[in-house]
Amino acid sequence: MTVPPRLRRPNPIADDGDELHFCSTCAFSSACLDSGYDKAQLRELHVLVEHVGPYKEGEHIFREGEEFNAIAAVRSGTVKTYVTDTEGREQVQGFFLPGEVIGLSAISQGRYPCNAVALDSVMLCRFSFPTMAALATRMPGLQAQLFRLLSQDIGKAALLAGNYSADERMAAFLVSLSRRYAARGFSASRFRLTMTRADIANYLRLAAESVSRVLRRFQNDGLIRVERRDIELIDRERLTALARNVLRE
Amino acid sequence: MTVPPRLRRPNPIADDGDELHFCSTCAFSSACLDSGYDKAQLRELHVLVEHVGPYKEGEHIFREGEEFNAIAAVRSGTVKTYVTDTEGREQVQGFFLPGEVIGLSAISQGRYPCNAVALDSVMLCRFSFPTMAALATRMPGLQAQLFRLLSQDIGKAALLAGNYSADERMAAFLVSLSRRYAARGFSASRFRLTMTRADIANYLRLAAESVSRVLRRFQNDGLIRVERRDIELIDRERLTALARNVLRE
DNA sequence: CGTTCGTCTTGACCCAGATCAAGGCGTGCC
DNA sequence: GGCACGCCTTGATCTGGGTCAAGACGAACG
Repeated sequence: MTVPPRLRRPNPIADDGDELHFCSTCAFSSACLDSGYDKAQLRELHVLVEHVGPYKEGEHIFREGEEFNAIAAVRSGTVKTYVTDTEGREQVQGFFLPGEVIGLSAISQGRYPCNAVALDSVMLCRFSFPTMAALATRMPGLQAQLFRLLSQDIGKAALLAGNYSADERMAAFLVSLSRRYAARGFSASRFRLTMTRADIANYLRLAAESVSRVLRRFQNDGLIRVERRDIELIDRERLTALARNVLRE
Repeated sequence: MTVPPRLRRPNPIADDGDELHFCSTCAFSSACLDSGYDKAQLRELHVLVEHVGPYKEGEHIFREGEEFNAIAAVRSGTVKTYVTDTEGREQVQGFFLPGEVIGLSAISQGRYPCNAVALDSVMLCRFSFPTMAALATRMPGLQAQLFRLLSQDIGKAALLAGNYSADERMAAFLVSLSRRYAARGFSASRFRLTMTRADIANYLRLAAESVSRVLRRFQNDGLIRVERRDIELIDRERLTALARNVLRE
């Protein structure tokens, strides 16, 4: 994992005698706070976190084949992961929003199996994985959380694998973004698409032109309002209905 | 996880004074043996394994929504996992051969997120997950192996998600089966397709007719020889070349 | 302020693979 | 044996979304 030299600092601990605080992203993604650790343990947990960034648009966080040393939670911004095939064509694997964790698929190989790039200005909470695994042997709550995170991603990866129409994929994509933003306290109905149409298309296994056409049609049908990268979900009801097969509900 | 009452027994321990043995499937999938445990630890590891089966063709091992209690390694036979959408259409998620582990995606939810059914006569090594997680806190090697297994599956799930042609998908499917059989000591070039054409098609997001046609064409081109469910890979070279984008190599 | 470049849209056409239809072929059961 | 039912194959046709081509629109920059 590449770290911009301009900002690399340990997670600042607010140690005011009685309490230690994690930033909300660390807390959210590692769920450390839920498990009732004592102060010594909290201090240990703190040292494995490092706040890094900002990565600016287009800057890589890690590249395929690099040695795996850390997973990271997104604090702000959007990260795209992708691979390139033998003909140099890009395949987008996922978009990671604030609170979401990148790098998990690297554990099994010891190397990152894909590239991760910032789509806008990105701040990360970086967790040294060897340290984390070592701590996990003494903190069952942390181990359980790691198992959960890993297992979750297996399920997520299976979603877009299905045999769905362009409309279903697009609806699922929008509903998913909406929910994920909402989970972190952002608006569920208005947000910015931080990725290009080409990225969306590639992720959904469509052509960029199809993305454009589907969005246009969704707007004509009163499902959404879209202007360049700003989008508003108007009829969440019907969008969710369209997405239900993809999202499995 | 449903266990056929006719056969449910603890992993028989060959405790001949000095050594404990795992069945090769347990050893292979849990990698317990690699980690230099002492005898007391090995005994603990043994009790979390249970050999169950046979499940006969069509019999379910677990169903979507059931409470998660165990992961399992396939000892013999083939397991298919699938989900059903709102219109009752099946979506095949994967096929699991001897040595492979089912149930990992259930960890995050505490419930199985899909159905698992035996495609032929299936024997399993069943690992109680709560017990395993508890042991893992004391056995770093076991924890690491669990992390590896989980992380591996994230990568696997991403494979068939890509934007590939029917030929590429089919070639990748055959090469993947071949390698997975070879890894467990079976022939890499001749094996039996234990699933129907419809299952293969569904898994590869094709129509059954397309599977039939592609296999036929592969045979005419001298890549394979296929007769009903028996298949022989003739030109592994060219098949692998066809599959290289899907398999990422 | 105009130029440029990347991004996005829109239309026309095309094709891989789906769907529909019609058997063939093994296997198990009466 | 012969009947029936899955499973598989093969051919004919159709279509969702890809591809190609041609701009439109904005943001960044001189």
